[in-house]
Amino acid sequence: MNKKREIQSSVKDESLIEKRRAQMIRGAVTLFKEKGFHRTTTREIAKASGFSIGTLYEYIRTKEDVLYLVCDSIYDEVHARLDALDVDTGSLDVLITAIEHYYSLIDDMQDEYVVMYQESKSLPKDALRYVLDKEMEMVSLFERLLTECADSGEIAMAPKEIKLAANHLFVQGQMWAFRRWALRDYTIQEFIELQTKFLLQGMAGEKTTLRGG
Amino acid sequence: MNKKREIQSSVKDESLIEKRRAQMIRGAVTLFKEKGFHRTTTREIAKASGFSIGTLYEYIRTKEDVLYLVCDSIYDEVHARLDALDVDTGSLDVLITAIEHYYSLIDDMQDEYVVMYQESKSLPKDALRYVLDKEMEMVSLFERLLTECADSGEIAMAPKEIKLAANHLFVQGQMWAFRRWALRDYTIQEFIELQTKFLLQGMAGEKTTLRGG
Amino acid sequence: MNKKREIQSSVKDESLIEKRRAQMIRGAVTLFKEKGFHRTTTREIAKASGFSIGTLYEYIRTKEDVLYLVCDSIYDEVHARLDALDVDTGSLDVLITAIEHYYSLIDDMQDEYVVMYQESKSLPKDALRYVLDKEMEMVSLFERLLTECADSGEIAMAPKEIKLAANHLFVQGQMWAFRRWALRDYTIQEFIELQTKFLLQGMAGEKTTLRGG
Amino acid sequence: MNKKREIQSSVKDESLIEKRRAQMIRGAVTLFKEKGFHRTTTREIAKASGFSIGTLYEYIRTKEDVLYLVCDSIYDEVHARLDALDVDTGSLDVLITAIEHYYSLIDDMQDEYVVMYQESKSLPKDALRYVLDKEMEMVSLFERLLTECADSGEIAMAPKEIKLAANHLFVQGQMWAFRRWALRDYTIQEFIELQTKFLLQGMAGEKTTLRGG
DNA sequence: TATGAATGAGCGTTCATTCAT
DNA sequence: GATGAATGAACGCTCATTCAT
Repeated sequence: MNKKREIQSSVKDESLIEKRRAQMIRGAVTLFKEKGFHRTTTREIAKASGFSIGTLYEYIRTKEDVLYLVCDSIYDEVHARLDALDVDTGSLDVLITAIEHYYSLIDDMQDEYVVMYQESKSLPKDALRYVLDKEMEMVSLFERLLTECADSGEIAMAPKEIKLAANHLFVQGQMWAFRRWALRDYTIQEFIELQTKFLLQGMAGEKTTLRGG
Repeated sequence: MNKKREIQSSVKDESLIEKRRAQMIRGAVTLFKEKGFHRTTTREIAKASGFSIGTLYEYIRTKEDVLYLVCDSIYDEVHARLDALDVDTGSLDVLITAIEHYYSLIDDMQDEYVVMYQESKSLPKDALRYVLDKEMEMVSLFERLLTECADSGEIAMAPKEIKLAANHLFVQGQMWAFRRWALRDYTIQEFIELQTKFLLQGMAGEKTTLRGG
Repeated sequence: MNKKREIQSSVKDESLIEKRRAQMIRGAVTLFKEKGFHRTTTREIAKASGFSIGTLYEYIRTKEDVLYLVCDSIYDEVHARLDALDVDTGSLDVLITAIEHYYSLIDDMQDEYVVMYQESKSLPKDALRYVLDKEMEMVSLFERLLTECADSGEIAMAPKEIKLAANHLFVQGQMWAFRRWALRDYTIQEFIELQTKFLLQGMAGEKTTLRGG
Repeated sequence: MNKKREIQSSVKDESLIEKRRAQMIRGAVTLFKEKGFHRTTTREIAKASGFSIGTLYEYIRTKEDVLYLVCDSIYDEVHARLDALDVDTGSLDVLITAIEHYYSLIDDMQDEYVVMYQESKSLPKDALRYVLDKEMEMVSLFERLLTECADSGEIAMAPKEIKLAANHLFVQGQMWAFRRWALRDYTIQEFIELQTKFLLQGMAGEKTTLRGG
């Protein structure tokens, strides 16, 4: 797995770094959400963070570092909340719970989530790779749970269906964050229920062999 | 429905405008795909279009106009191809065909599609609304087809399920354009088949009243 | 010999480039002389050149390019004026004339000369090498003339003395430019005469073998 | 003579001031040599000196103070070594010894010497004057020795020749420090011998009256 | 109609200096 | 006395846009 990138800071006090970066992330997310990464200036980020432009640059080296920090902090949160789940042995129940937790999490962090996926393309190459890796981890988790359900006979899906379904689940999460305006009639609970229902019904059929198998 | 926005041009000859703008769109899509809207300069667009920066500004007023032109031309193409379908009376067959056409179309215009959804947030307010309207039209088409199937009893779905499913179909299209790297094992044919299968199976159950209603 | 470095310009009209760069050089020399390269801002250079900061950057890529242009133009001038001399066959007369021309030239271009040698250390690596090469050419010219005089018996100097004397002549030129304030009692004519006299008398002795030869 | 400038310090303990400034000078010379005054940051100076940026500013008021301290310490050293000479009554022997000592000293302190003459132009006005005064003292010393030799009949030089020769000797010292790369074939001993020889031969002729005297 | 030189507001970033601890 | 986090003026440079030719 890709290692977390160290963002250089000329400040030595680690706990201060953490505190200031938390301020930065909070400020930056709001701005990035509102006007995007490119239209947000470093001065605005500094101001929204509650300190001066000089201080901002004591904690990062480039503007892109801020974006990376935002993306990384989201994944830290995602992992923290998903690790709380006991996900070691996959079963239908576990899968359903995982979906529920995942979509709830996205609901809680909507802004951050949108920023991450809308702006991460502006990350420098290696930072982008790191973020993409994290995304793949997420998809893989769903894939693993589905596979284990299939292995235990709880669901009937071919491997290729599983992979697609895993991507499915992931992308529907993005949908909840990105297209809230189109889904404003739904509560997160309804959304979760319907997604789960679709998935389970979608899996109900016999395994498909593609091309009229 | 939102009216098409007029992009001002200081040139009179309509057919020339059309020709130059076509050049512009072709050049811009490549560049936007490669480096995004913000990292692409107007000079680069002019060069890729085969004329000078001065000429570029004879046919648009702002850089954002180029982006609007790109987005608009994509929708023109989408409509052209979807209108070829006889979609007046919805039925399961029509729905299935519509899905097929829609995903094939996205497959053909992958670059343009990605650009449109990745960069359209940079559009000025009213242009963005226009593009979003077009998107909603697309979703509405699926919604209408599904509703008509439900009305005729071909499928069993509650209105709220239909709406979500329509969004579903739309977003899965984006997935095919955006996440091709994660789906490189699938052909567009496989993708269409599996999506259709999931949808039909997902609809197989009885109508759900949310939250155990 | 090191090739002249091409300074990129986004302007195409060669004669315009030449004209604008001449303006730039004139403006920059004054400023560099007055406050040095580092204390001079690009905005000041633009203003002194008679155009805007944007225009400045149409004709160069970096601030260091300006310095290079200054240095290079000096050498062009030096060569133009020294090539006027018929210097093909060295003789005492030719040597004396060369010295005279060289010091006169420095006298005429005092400001430029000072700037070049005071600031050239701020040039990027390869540009610095180019300028240093030009300097060495100049020293080599003196070395050649002295050697030819020695070969023809007009002067009596060992090779090592010749080399040092060549550097001597070069450095005394710098002295005239740099230490004018200390030499304000002298006219350029006096300076030339005395330098020539010192040199000729200095060469009058027998060839020295170093260390009590 | 110009009085030594007091550099303010908020620290009281004089011996501590001396110690810290010695650290500063040592660190700064290395850095200035390597990258010049302007490209060296105060943070780097502090680090190279072995203390924090805050501490640096306890012993100076501005960055230029550091440069002044460097220049001043060099002259202290120069004077200390030249005062060891008994130079009260000038004679040819004393002159020759003075030259020898002076060039040897430059050879020993090459780095410092280069820094002083390359960067002193960045000194504030009054500090620059002080350093220039020190330089003039040096030239005057040679001038005095030459004059005394002329008075005693040991050499034949007109006053104007003497002044120029004094500058000559001074500038050749700079040459040894600045152009070592061009003189790498010579040892300091050879250099001293040749310079001395040139000078004495140059003085051998009859007194010149300028302009065809 | 087409060109491309000119413009300057505004960006990301640096760094000398201060001052609370 | 020593520290180093905080500050913000100022820098080099870019680029969307204009307009004379």
